[in-house]
Amino acid sequence: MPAASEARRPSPAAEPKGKGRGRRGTRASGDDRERAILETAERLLEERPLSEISVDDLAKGAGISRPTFYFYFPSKDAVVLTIIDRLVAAAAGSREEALATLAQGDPHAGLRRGLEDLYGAFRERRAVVLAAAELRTTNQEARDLWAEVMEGWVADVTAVIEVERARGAAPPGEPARDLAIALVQMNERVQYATFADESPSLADDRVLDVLVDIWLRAIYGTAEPG
Amino acid sequence: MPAASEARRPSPAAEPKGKGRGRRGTRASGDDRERAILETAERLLEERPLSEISVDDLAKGAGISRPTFYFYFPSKDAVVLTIIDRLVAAAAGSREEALATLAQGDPHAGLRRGLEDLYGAFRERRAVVLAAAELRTTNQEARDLWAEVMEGWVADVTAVIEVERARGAAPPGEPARDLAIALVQMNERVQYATFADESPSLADDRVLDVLVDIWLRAIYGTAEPG
DNA sequence: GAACTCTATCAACACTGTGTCGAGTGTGTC
DNA sequence: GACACACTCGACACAGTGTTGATAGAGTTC
Repeated sequence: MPAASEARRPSPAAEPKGKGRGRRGTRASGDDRERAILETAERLLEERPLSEISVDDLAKGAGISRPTFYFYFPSKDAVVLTIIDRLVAAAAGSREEALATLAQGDPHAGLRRGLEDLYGAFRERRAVVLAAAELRTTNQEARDLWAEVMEGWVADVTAVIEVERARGAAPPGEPARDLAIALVQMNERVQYATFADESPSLADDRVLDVLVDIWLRAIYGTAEPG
Repeated sequence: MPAASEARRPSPAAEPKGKGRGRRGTRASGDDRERAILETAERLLEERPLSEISVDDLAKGAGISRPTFYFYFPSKDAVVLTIIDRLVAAAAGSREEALATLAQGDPHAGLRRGLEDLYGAFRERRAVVLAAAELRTTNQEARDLWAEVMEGWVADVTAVIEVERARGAAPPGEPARDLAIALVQMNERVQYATFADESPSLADDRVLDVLVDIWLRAIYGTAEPG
């Protein structure tokens, strides 16, 4: 059985050459293939679940043989982790923005804007979100990456709740972090169900209304915070 | 690739013999092996994830060869589905009881009792819950089974919310079913995270307090319903 | 322009796991 | 004692993963 941690950076030389980690010089053909593999993976994930995509599919899609695939990535999982990294980076952008909106003024509007941005960012990459969930069940690195992301959101939400309580806008109640964990996990699950079109799931255009309603009631004790 | 639907009933004769579906007569040795396979699966699932358990492991554990395993079950997934069936049946018991408690009297206490029973039933079989989640990502039958379970809970909770609104105990708000979906999915996710000991997750003894608090606020608009 | 290096490529291999086939072996029954 | 039937497993075919080793070509370097 392979060791727990696999490198997902496709850099051919195992350790960073020299000290910097800049891109390779003029040499380009390798980068092209790398990109072709990533694009093939994203395309195939729109069509079918990760478990039904083989290394051979990725190689064929990128116009190379299976062994050549292993020159660029150590495994199929590494490809998907690279794709998830990008999603996470994009989502981090939305988060910054959302926090800023929330900080000044009306919590209802701010919260809705925040959840909206995040939902939008994920919906745009539905296939990647579903693949991430699938990978998490078998891959420790995927679990760690997702845990890090969740921790970030929980920390943000915890801070928001504490600020609102301190300024008297929100009543005291369960520990802010506990509340934040449950709310963030609810969002994850509800959004996933909608993306996967599960059997009980919210319609796409109902997700935000319902989530915002529950967040406001959980934090402020009412849907119309003062 | 195998067809979508696999039988999980281990009965050797493909179709139910005669018309009833009673157990086989005096013949016993087969049933023993079947039970041994199921017990081995449950035991191994306490030790490691489903993806790291092979058909050979199950066969060895039950003291038979791999081909013989296939005499009893069509696949590893079928074994796990049988185990999940049992969990679901046990959980259905808790649900009946919980609804009864809820029907007469204090919603706070009733709701807490209900969520408590369910949480307890699942925590007792943590390993099976985790295996079910893993299986759901690759197995359509597992998805269908789980969807059915979720639909049942959502229907119950929807009914409770509607009754509470009709009798004026709960204020109007988002459609009852939408609210129910989000709350039930929140519970699933929060409980899973705690069972899996994920990085942001609620401590075992915090789960119920936090979930009940959010449910009450979401349904009644306050944590102290009248 | 011969030797040397470094990226890139793939046929062939070794291995793990799944599921099937067909040839058994024992036990009970008519 | 022969027929059926439940049960068992060695041997096979197949799909997928990851590795090895040989090689091709492009770009220095002297």
